[in-house]
Amino acid sequence: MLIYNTLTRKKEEFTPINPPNVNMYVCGPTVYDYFHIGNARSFIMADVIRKYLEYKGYNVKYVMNLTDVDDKIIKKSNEEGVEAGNVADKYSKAFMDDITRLKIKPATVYPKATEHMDEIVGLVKKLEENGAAYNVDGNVFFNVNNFKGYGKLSGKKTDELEVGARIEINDEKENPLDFSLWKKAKPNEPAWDSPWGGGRPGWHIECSAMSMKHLGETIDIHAGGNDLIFPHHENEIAQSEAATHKDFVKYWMHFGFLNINQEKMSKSLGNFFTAREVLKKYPAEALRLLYTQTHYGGPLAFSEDLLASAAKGSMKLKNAADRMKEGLQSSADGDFTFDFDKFYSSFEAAMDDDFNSPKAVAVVYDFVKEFNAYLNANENPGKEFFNKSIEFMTKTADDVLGIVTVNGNEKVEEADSGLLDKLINTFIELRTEAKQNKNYALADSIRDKLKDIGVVLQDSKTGTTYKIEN
RNA sequence: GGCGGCGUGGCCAAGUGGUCGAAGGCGAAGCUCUGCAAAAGCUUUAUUCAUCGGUUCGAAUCCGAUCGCCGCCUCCA
Repeated sequence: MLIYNTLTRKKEEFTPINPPNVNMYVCGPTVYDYFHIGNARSFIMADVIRKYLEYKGYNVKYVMNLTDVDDKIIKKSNEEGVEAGNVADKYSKAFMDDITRLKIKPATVYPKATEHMDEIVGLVKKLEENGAAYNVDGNVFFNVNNFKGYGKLSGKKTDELEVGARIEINDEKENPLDFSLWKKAKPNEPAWDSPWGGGRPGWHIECSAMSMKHLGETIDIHAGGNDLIFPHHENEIAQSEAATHKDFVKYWMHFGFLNINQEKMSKSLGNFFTAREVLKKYPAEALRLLYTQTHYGGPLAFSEDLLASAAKGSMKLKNAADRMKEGLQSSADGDFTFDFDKFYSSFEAAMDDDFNSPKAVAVVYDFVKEFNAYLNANENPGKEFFNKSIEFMTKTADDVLGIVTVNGNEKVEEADSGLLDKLINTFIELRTEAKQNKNYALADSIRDKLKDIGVVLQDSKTGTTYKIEN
C-alpha cells in the first residue's frame, strides 16, 4: 500500500511502526462556530482513509483534537457575553452532531486542550530545560534557530522566510520566526497556572502534547488540511522533536482545498456553506460521493450543481442496493457464476495506491453495472448471489466510502406505526383500480396530487411503489 | 520575491512512458418498459489530453519554453 508523504514528497510503501496497530492523528476543529463543507472535506477524507485501513485489517487508533481554547473562542465569548467554556461546549456538541450526520465514524478519542494542561505545561517545561525555548516575562517562545530540521516539511528555508516575511513584529522574540508555546494571560482571558505565571497554550503545542499522550512519541500518520503544513505542522515537528529527539510522525498527509468561485472556501472570506445547512438539502452520501470522486490531495472546485449531480449519482447506488435487498427477499436458493473477487481486488488496488478513491468509486459503479446486467440475464440468480452483492456494496461503498447507505430505511419511518405507508398504499390501490377501469383521468390525478405533496409513484412490471422526496 | 499544486469530452474527474484506438459520475440522444408519463435498466457519446518545441521505436504521461488558474509564506481543513 502506497501513501503520499508530504515530508518526502513521494509515494512511499506504508509500513506501520507496530503492526497491526496504526496510530493516526487528525487536526480537528477549533470549536467556535459550525464547520463548513471545506472543513468537512478533510474530515470526510480522513474518515475514508481510516476506514480503509480498518478494511485492510489494521487496528486503527484515531485521535482528533478539539481546540477549545484559542483567540477565536475568546473573541466569540466576548461578543456574545458568555463564558469561553460555554462557547466551546456548544460548538463541540454541534461538531459531534454534524460529524454523525456526515456518516463519519467517531474517533477513538477526542482530546481537548483544556483537559491536557498538565501535559502541555510539562512539554513546554521540557523544551525550556532543553534550551529549545525561552521565557520572556511570562511568554514562552520556541527558538527556531536551535532546531536544525526547521523547514523540512514545508520546504521553506529560514533565511528566505525572514526576508519576505509578513510576520508580526514582536520585540520579545529573538527571531521573528520563533513562535509561542505559552501565552501570558491578558485581563479577562481564560488562564491556567504554570511555572511562568498564568496563561494559556500557544496554538501548536496542544497537538504535540495530545498526540504524544494518546499515541506515543512517534506516530504513523498525521493528517490535516494543506494550509496547516506551514506553520502549524512545521512547528509541531520542531517542538516535538526538540523535546523527544525522535521522529514525531512517519507519514504526513495533507488534504486539498475546496474552492468556490476560484477561491479557497474559508471563514474569513465569507464564501462558505456550513455542513449543517448543506445537509438540510442534500444527503451525506451525495457530499461524500462528490468528495470521493476527486483525489484527496488535489483542489476541488465546489458548486451546488456538482453536488446536485452527485446526489443523482448516489441515487443510482441506492437503487442498486434496494434491488439487491428485494432480490434477496424474493428469491430461492440457486447457483450463480459471478466474479466478486475481481471487484474486490480492483477496489483494493485503487485504494492501495494512495487512497485513489475516484478509481474505487468507479469500481463500485462498474460492479453495479455488471450486477444489473447479470440480473437482467438470469431469472433466478439465487439468494447467495444477492447476499454476496449486498456484502460487496456494504463493505466497499458503505463502510469505507460512505457513498450509499445499504441498510437505510428509504420507506416511511417506524415512528407512525406504518400508518403513512398504509395510507399511501391505499391511494396506490385506488389508482390501480382506476387504471383497470381505464379511468386514466382519475389515475393521473391521483398520481399528480401525490407528487405535489412529495410522494412519487413508480410503476413497474411487478406493481407500483413509491418514493418520498425531501 | 520564495515554496507548492493545477490545466484531460458539454460539466466534474481518474490515468503520469506501450494493455490509452483515454476509467467512472453528471448531462445529452436512442431503446426497453408504460394507457401516457415518471422511475429504473440497456446502448451511444474525446483520432484526443492548455500551447509550442524536444527526448524516445513509442508520450496525456519525460525535458524545456510559453500562456492561464489556485494555494502557502499571517488565523484558516
